[in-house]
Amino acid sequence: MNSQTEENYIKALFNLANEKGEVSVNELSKSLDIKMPTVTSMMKKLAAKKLVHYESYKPLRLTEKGRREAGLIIRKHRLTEMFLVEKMGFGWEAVHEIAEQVEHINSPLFFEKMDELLGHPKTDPHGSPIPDINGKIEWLVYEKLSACKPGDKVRICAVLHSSAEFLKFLNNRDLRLGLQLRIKNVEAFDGSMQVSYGKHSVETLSLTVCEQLLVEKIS
Amino acid sequence: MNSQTEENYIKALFNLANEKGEVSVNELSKSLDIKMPTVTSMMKKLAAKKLVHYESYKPLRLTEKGRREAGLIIRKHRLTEMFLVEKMGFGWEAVHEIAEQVEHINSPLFFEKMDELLGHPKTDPHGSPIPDINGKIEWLVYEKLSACKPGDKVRICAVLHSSAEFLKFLNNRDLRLGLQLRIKNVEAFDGSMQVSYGKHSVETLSLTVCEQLLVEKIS
DNA sequence: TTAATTTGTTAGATCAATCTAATTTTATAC
DNA sequence: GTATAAAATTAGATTGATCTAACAAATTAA
Ligand SMILES: [Mn+2]
Ligand SMILES: [Mn+2]
Ligand SMILES: [Mn+2]
Ligand SMILES: [Mn+2]
Repeated sequence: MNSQTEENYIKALFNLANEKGEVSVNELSKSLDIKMPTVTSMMKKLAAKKLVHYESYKPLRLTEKGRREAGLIIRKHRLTEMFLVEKMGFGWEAVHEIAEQVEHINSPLFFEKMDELLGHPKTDPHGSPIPDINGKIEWLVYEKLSACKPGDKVRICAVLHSSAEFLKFLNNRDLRLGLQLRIKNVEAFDGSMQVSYGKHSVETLSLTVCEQLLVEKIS
Repeated sequence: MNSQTEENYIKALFNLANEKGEVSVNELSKSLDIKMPTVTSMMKKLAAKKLVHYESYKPLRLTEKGRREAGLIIRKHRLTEMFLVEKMGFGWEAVHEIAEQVEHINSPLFFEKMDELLGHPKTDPHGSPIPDINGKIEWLVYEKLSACKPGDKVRICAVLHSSAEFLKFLNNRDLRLGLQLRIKNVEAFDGSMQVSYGKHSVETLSLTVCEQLLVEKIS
């Protein structure tokens, strides 16, 4: 069994690898807010457990086993978030912190029951894919709203990062997953967009916001 | 904040104090399966945090603050067990192990949501009282089935200890909380009882079993 | 009431997870 | 291509939670 601490390292490494390719000790250190020497020594320990490939001064890589373990933790995290939203009535902005703790619970039955009660969901409340029982993730390819053009009609499918502040910002504007947007205009100057949706006939979204919203075009 | 380890000591101390009055280092040590010197040093730490009264060679006692903390952990434990049974479909024999982990989650909202969804239950699936939001327990006074006499009609209200084996034994005989029993006979020789209930016209229960079942008489 | 047993404490070691300070290696800038 | 800066490692200390061995106090038995 891996400790809660080890699990958090593995998960952070997995997430960084997926968004940036190679992962340096420095990046992992910043991401976990743990000093570099501590990270180095943990990497050696995880290497001894065959969860990471570690060589001095080389980028960090998870082994196949490491990726599987990471996937299983992320599965527990995302099932929990979905359960909290769908079965317990939490808002999508409130679930990450709780899931960060619940993901470490050791009880396959507990999470399989969640999965079953939820009807085997494919994504979490933020649109991120839920890994399967073997820790495998089926990556969904969406584009950023910021990459779309005036006249496009799109559906919001996921948020790139899910900080409570950002999600509350979206709540305040009735922006949520599944919503259809029409892009009316893109400001060349700062990349901000005018969009319309639901009862909102014109709403301006900054480039920062548009880069965090993942969408798919609809015919 | 108290660590998970500290929480487990406080809870064990609380439970032992309630069933045996005074608690010795030796008993706490056995109950937690942790060696006595470790327990002694943890007691000193908890004393520094004003959670236990500690004096060398004297029995261990929780402070008022310690009892409150213990009550709050037990509240989380029992709400979790109730939630697992009522909202997730687990059997009463399967929930203790999971609750043992979930009780350490730090999220008042999470547990208040459980409480609300459950309609503010007064007891857990084993009939034990759920402490209130201040950690206070309202003790219910039941008698042991073993203290009843032939002719008595009683209702099963709680089980004294809830090991999975004992609960599965009860499952196998359709014995569950709320069930009404009629005592047909008590064997003077070994204290075993013949009882009838539901579709079971005669079932024999050993003294050991009768001492674990808490009942109330019905008119 | 002394001796034996049980209970509890002290001392000192180990392991996990963290840190700071010093050093080394790699990358970047001039 | 050296000098400077950034990144990574090594060394050594700290804290929490545990252990064993040795010793001391309290209880029980003879
Ligand atoms: Mn999350
Ligand atoms: Mn976590
Ligand atoms: Mn329990
Ligand atoms: Mn516990």
